[in-house]
Amino acid sequence: MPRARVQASKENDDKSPAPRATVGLRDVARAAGVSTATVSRAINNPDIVSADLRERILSVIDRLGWVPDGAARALTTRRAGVIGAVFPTLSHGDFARATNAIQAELLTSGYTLLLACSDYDAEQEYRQVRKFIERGVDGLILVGEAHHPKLKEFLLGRGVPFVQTFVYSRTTHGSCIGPDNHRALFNLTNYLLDLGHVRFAAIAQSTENNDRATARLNGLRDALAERSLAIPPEHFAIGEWTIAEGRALFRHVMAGPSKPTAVVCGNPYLAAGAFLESQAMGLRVPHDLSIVGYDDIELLSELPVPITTVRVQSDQVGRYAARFIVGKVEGKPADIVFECPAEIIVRASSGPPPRR
Amino acid sequence: MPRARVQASKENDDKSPAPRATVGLRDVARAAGVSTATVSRAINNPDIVSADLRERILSVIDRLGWVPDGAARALTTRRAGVIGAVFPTLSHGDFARATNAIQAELLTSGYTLLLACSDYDAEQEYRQVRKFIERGVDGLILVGEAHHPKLKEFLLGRGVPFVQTFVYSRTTHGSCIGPDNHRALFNLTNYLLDLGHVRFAAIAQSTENNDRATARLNGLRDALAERSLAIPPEHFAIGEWTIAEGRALFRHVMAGPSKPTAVVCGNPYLAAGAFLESQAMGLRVPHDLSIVGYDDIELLSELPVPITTVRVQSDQVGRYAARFIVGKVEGKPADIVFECPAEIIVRASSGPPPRR
DNA sequence: TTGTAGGCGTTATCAG
DNA sequence: CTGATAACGCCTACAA
Repeated sequence: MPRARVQASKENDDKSPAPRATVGLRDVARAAGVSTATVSRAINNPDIVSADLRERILSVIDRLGWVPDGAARALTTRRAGVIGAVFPTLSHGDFARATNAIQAELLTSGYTLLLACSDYDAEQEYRQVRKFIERGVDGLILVGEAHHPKLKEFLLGRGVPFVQTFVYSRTTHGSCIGPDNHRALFNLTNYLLDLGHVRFAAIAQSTENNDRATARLNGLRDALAERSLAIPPEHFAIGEWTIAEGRALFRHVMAGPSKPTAVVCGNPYLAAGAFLESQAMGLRVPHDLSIVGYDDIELLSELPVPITTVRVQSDQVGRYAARFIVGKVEGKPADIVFECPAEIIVRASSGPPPRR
Repeated sequence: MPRARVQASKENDDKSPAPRATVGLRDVARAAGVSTATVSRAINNPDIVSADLRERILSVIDRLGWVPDGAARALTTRRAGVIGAVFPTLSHGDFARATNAIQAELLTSGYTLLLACSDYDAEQEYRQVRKFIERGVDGLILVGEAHHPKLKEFLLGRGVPFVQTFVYSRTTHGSCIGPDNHRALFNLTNYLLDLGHVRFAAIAQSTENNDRATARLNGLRDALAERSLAIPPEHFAIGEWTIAEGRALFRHVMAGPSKPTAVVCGNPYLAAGAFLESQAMGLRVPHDLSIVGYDDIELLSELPVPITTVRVQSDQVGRYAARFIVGKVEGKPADIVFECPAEIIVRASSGPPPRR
């Protein structure tokens, strides 16, 4: 099917081409009796158009219901007004909160959010990023500092700015915004050590393709190692992000003859599960054992025994990341490495170990 | 600053324009010794290009690291490969789950997801939708059936397909996918009525700008009305989506001299809060009173007394919505009205009212 | 301050 | 099966 315009120029010979399906800038211009350039200026640079013209144009736009075509604009402008974010998943609370914050922040700057998931897979993250670049995103928000080997090269090569979130590392290449995961668990562990604990258990999500979880686990191990302690294999369990899993793993690490006095959980759902199972088993927290989590969701503070945890303000991470990437897109040159606080929230679930 | 191309054509007189910053289709074509049309076909319609040419082109693309420009493609194609979704919020579990599912589903069809929030505000929803249209989305996923008065007209006028999710209504204009909110609570209430309850309390989120919550509340009221019952004002409380609020409101509705025997909660967080507070108050659930929720998050089944609730598979809603909208974009004409099951999950938190 | 005209990077028509 | 070329809708350097 030939395009409407072509068809038209074959049938009538000169002006008044057959009406196109959708109104465009030219239609507005014609209706307002000005040039397309003036219409364009009236919306992108209102100040340099005389007041009456501007007004007339605006009213015509409104009457015709014209909506500028982003693709065409992006093509000439080389800017789409879109920021992409690739998260490992969207169903975990922290990323959902960050997404919310990013969205809100971008809104105030006139950008929109393109969203994708990597499912904790570097390959897929890379693929998503490539697709985003094709879509013309102006900047990217990523999670973590471990990516596909080609990723950074690709981004750098095309000059697309990006931030890495939920990590803080002085050694990484590029900007990052987030907590120091290693230090967070290092400090949390020292808090427990200072309380007198020596027998630790850990229940955590998989560290595969998750540099943040890996860093936290290392923080835990390093703190223990400094006091010549370690977690025995039977007190170490890996699972998913669910309460049910927390229950099962808690039962598992409590099954042996030697019981831990402190159980460190890698995320708030595991922590809640561990706690609920401890109650079901008739244990008294923190008298019989301490349970601590990571990340502060509301549930942890509302359980019958509120759970000690590490608070990372995921919305702050998101907000700052969005703000930074917009700044970068609009010309601010500097990279930044911003550390978000990872605060230990001490609640009733942690205390000295039981005397034997 | 004049563009590279312009500059070039002033300095050299004929071919070999100054190298552009980014490689384009023409560069690939030149390097492969074919026309741009052939390169275009090689990637969009590989079958109609001879095998050896195709292979040569592909290798050149790879070598030059060319990434097609989505804006340019969208401009000629009139299709962006992008679906927009506007949710009231992203931090509630159900929308987060739906987002996740939508994203995953779109991925398999080669589309990407543009995401925005309306903050439960019709005006803002409308604004976001307009922005999405400017960005060139091919289809839209909305929530609910109550929108800005101009919204549907706008969408219909531009021929942009959309689905309304989390609602099921035969009377609405357009497609919708979701549970029948009214019937869900109607049934749940009847379940409690059949158990023998007559004194009800309700704890719910605000129904302002939330047609789903409104429908559910009406379902509850209608079921009661059929048995000539109603919820007295002192047993009705409105709050947010938090456990803490659930606690406070539970305490509130239990404060008067006449206690309810069944507390119906509008969302799972309120339900969890109500339950936790009931425990703190020393009440026995379901012996002293029944507590039921809406929406099934994992927590409800893991509490010491698992909570009866209504299960809506939010990911199913998302997946189907995505699938439908993609179909529509690609030419399937029919509208649909798909009802997702809203299943009552009976757990230990509900039982007969106490005998007096 | 406003108009003219060319180009942004692809796709698609039409001829070879 | 392949190549030349005109759109796609808007922006902007340049001229008036």
